[in-house]
This record gives sequence, C-alpha cells and structure tokens, in this order.
Amino acid sequence: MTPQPARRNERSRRAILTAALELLTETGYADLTIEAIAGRAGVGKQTIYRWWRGKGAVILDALTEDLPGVVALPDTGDLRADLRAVLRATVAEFADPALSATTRALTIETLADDDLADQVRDRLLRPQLDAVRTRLESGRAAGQVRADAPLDQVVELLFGPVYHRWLLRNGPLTEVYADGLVDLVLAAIAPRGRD
Amino acid sequence: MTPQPARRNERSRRAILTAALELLTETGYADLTIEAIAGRAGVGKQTIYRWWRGKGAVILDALTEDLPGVVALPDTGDLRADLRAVLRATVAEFADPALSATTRALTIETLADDDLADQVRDRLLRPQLDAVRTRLESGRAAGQVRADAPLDQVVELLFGPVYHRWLLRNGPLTEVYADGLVDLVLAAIAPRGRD
DNA sequence: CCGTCAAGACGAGACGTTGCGTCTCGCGAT
DNA sequence: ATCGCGAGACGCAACGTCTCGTCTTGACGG
Repeated sequence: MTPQPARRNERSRRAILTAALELLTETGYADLTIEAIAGRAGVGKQTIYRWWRGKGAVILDALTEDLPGVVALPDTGDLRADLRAVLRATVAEFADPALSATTRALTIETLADDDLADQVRDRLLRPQLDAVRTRLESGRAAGQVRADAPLDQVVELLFGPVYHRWLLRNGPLTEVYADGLVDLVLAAIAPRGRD
Repeated sequence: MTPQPARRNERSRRAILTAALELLTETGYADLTIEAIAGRAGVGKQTIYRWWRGKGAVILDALTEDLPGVVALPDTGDLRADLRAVLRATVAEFADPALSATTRALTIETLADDDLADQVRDRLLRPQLDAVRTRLESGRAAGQVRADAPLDQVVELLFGPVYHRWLLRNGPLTEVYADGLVDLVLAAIAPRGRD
C-alpha cells in the first residue's frame, strides 16, 4: 500500500523536481499541471502521485533541494550592515522573475492546503526567520538592541513589509527600499534615546 | 457584442454576489466554481461570464459592495489609541474564519491574475492604507511623529507583519499582538529621544 | 558466489469525472 | 425588434485512479 522508499528511483525523483522548476519559470503557474510535469520528466503520472500529495509538495521539495534556501546571514558586529545584507537579498529574491514565479506558485498552493502551509513555514521560512532572530539576540547582547524588544515580532517587522509590498505590488522592491526598512526597524528597537 | 449595462438585471447581479460569498464561507474556496455560483444564484453561467472576467472579479465586487470595506479610522488626537483601533480591527478581520476565507480566495486569484491584483490593490487596500497615512500625517503635524519619517513605508510597517503572520500562520492574531505591533512602530517613528 | 524469483516501482496511457468557457435555444422585458 | 435572461448541451483540459507489461532490486538456495 504505502510505497517503500528504499526502492525509489532516484533518477525519476530528480527529473520530476527539475521539470517542475523549469516549467514554472518557462510557462508560469497557470500552465503547471501534473501531466505537464510528468511529460517533461519522462515519467508516469502515478510516479508523482505515489510520492507527493500534489503540485505544491513537489514545488516545496524542489525548492528545499535545489535552491540555497536560507539566505546566509553574516555576523560582522555591525548589526545594521548585516540586516541590510539579508534584507537586500530577500528583496532581490522577490524581484527576480524566476524565483518570484516559484514563490507565487507555492503561496497559492499554501493558501489552499493547510498541511502544505505548515510544511512551507517550518522547512522554508522558519530557518530564515530564526537565523535573523539569532542575529538580533547577538546584537542585543552587544547593547545595540533595547533589552525588552520582542525579537519574534521584530523579525516579522523586517520581513512582513517585504511580503506585503510583493503581494500587493505596492511599490518597487529595491535595495534603497530594503535599506530604509532596516533603518526604520532599527529605530524601533534602538536602546533608549539613541539612534 | 459588449453588453449594455442599462439592460442589466439587478436581481441577478445581487444573487450572484451573495451566492459567491455564501459558498465561500460555507464550503470554502476549493469548492467555489462558477457553476456552483450560478446554481446557487439561480442564474445561467453566461450571465456571470457576460459581466465578470472570472471568480476573482466576482469576489472583489462582492467584497467592495457587501462589506464595510475600509475600517473606519478615528482621529481622537491620541495617535497610539487610533492606530491600535485600526490594527485591532484588521487583526480581527484576519482572525475571523468567514472573512479570512474570502481574503484567502481573493489572494489566490490575485496571485494568478495581474489585472485583478491591480484592482484589488486600488479599490480595496489603497483606501485603507491612505486613511492610515493621513492619520500619520496629522500625528506628524501634532509633533507625535518624527518629521522625516517615510510615512508610506510606515504604513506598510503596520500592515505588513499582519499579512505576514496570517499568510505564514506564524502566530496568533490577537489584540495583544496588534497593540505590541503599534508600540513597535511608534517607537520607530517617535521624535528624537522620546518614547 | 551467483542464479533465480517474487515484490514492487516504473513508463505509458486509458478511464470516468469535474469544471471550464462557449454556444445555442426559447422566453420575457424594454 | 432587440437583447439580456435561465437553462443546459458541447468540446476541451486536467484531475486522480486504474491497469497494463517491463525493469529493478533484494532475499534465498544451490
């Protein structure tokens, strides 16, 4: 009944994941069907349904496997510079048509499938958010962040507006924007009376 | 070829909009089809296709017509209290299952249709964002907001994290959360050396 | 070791189902 | 007389399940 992972064909698995990403960037989400993925990968439909719950799960696996995933987060001691680096990278990711297409597809699937939403959050987003949170903690230890700042909310304060602007197409996603956002957030959590 | 709005049947129009909202809250987005809407509304499919481009356009019209739309924004002179009121209302909207279902559906359609995305932004979101921006300007005039604060970004700083948390299911959407968010943002834009 | 053999994953694609978007009817209202 | 209307038939596309025959793999016996 349930398939045995030991007997899984690695070649087919890879072909399916890359076919999904290729189709997504070439023809967009509207034309991304299971049958198209199977055709491009040279694979039977059943082979996809045997190992994945649907398009969304395939995309998620493809992303976690083929892409860097977490934007690397440096700790140079300069909190502002480090946050600018990560925000600039995030903004660039959303501005890039190819990456944006996969994000868009995954977001749609996520909105229609609660289980998938949990997996995307835990496997794709949480690591990134936690990394930033860790950097903020180190900044707090260095006295660059107010001691009582709610760091989880601060992380959302950094990324939330980027998602918001991307989702609503409410303005350009540029480095200038990213830098300004970091400045605003740092002002919110600066120690008393400092900038 | 193009239909004549003058001869449009108002009864059918209303039936379609309410049917769409009812189905959305009763059975969810996955089961929301044009045929289901037509059936529930007692209307031919062609009557829907004659006046709307698809599901998304119907939902948008239903929302702009049937719902309060813009959360009223008071100006009591107390900026913190006013922002808390509007953020609490927004958070409550996203936490409500029925309203959240329509927002989810519209977001999905929006991600797959650029024209619809522009309309949703301009007709549904912009008025709300502009209202908050206006309130911030009045607060700035009253000396409660730093003079050089980029108000458009500040508005996104308020709403972005709410969307982010809703989209990622990254935590509870409560009044406590809304209040904390307002405090953080106010700290970011407070005049020099004040809280 | 190595040959045999059953289990099961594989590519291919047929199948019934569903919803799509278009169309063609009379009907009725303007 | 025009044209939007309810109703629903139509062909199409993709769904998810299924059934083939083939190929791979791992276990067992000589």
